[in-house]
Amino acid sequence: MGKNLKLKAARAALDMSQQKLAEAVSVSRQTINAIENGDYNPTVNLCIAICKTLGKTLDELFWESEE
Amino acid sequence: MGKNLKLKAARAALDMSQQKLAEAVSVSRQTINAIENGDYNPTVNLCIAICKTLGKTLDELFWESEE
DNA sequence: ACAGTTTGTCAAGTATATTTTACATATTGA
DNA sequence: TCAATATGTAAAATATACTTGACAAACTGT
Repeated sequence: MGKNLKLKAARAALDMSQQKLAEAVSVSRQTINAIENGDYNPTVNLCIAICKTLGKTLDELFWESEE
Repeated sequence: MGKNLKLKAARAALDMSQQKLAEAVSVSRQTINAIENGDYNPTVNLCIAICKTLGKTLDELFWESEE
């Protein structure tokens, strides 16, 4: 499925660990890790929560990144 | 969870039935119906497929529409 | 008034997103 | 050199997205 490097970059730009992002959106660290590594296909509500936490939109982080 | 009226409107603008949209993105009609009625929370890959079929982006159809 | 299509919904099953626990490795700072 | 933090990964369990089949109500065109 391809890694989500845009997500990884947006998180890094805020100096935020996978752990912290996971806590901020109330999922496990493994879930964030799996999304970044393209291991699966998150729900749109989780994507929205991630975007809001990182100050980005769906199009910026999740458009053209999956298949 | 609130209805997704933007999706319903985008589909109507193309004069496309729930059935046809479902076939185009390879899910059941009930799944499209449930998404429009806010009965659940689709995966982002399904959202992307719907957007591409309807000529819209994620931000246009799924941003600020869920919670 | 009737046939065909569209939509809403429900119940039972299957596929998969997500959790929990756990372990290994790499990196950073004291 | 050591402790702490960050990341990658795996297996078993749970929650929920999605399917299939089915029925009813609303709308459309004839």
